[in-house]
Amino acid sequence: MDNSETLAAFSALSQQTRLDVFRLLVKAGADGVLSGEISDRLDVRQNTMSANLTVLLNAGLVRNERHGRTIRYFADFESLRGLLAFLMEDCCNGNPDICQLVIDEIACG
Amino acid sequence: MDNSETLAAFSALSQQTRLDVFRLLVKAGADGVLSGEISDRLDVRQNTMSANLTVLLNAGLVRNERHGRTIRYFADFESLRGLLAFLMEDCCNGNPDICQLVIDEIACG
DNA sequence: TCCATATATCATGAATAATTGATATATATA
DNA sequence: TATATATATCAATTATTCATGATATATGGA
Repeated sequence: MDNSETLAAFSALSQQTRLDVFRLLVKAGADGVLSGEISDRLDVRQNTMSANLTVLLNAGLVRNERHGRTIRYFADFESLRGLLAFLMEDCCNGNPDICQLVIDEIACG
Repeated sequence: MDNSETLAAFSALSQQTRLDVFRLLVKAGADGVLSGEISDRLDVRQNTMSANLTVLLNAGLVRNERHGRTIRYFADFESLRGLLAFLMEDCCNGNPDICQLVIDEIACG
């Protein structure tokens, strides 16, 4: 994850619909969610959602798979961890404890 | 960290200068960096930097302390971990392993 | 009080992004 | 091949964001 990818990722997540989509896909995990179902669940028009999904794709935050006429979207966790690593780079200089607090917060359950 | 705070945070980080500032402050940790030094090190004009620092402050990503005529800025790690927690909410449904990979990446050293 | 330094605010023009209606493309089925 | 469904693209309008010059505020020192 380099600088411009990071900017694209944060820019993608700085809009309500796209943040909602990404969080939905994070929750869905490996199951992913069909494009149409994303539009329906978030109550966003088809073409608006399509444009927003493209932004998330270009930012590398999600990927998709076509199955016949439908397209299933997934959060890209690999990209997400690259993003967080870039943001937290060298965060431990002089004080590892601070960094650890951030890590603890996102630990599962 | 709620929805609108999260949007404000990602929006703040989606601009080059502000991303640079935040990463600089993450590296600086508890020492923080003086406002003027931030402008100098990133080669950004004073009023532009002031506006960008205000955006980061409003997003809750940084805090500051005035010492005489100078103002020292710090990354707000508490806010950062709230942001990540919001983004990763329920990420473990059905597959804790995926979440763990993300956590491992940002572990110190 | 007067001046210098450090930082913030304001107004504006330029660039970017968001939503929408209309339309196009891709796939499945009859 | 004709039709329906699922999704993407295009063009245009509106809205948002950015950097800047000018100016204001806050603090310290003479």
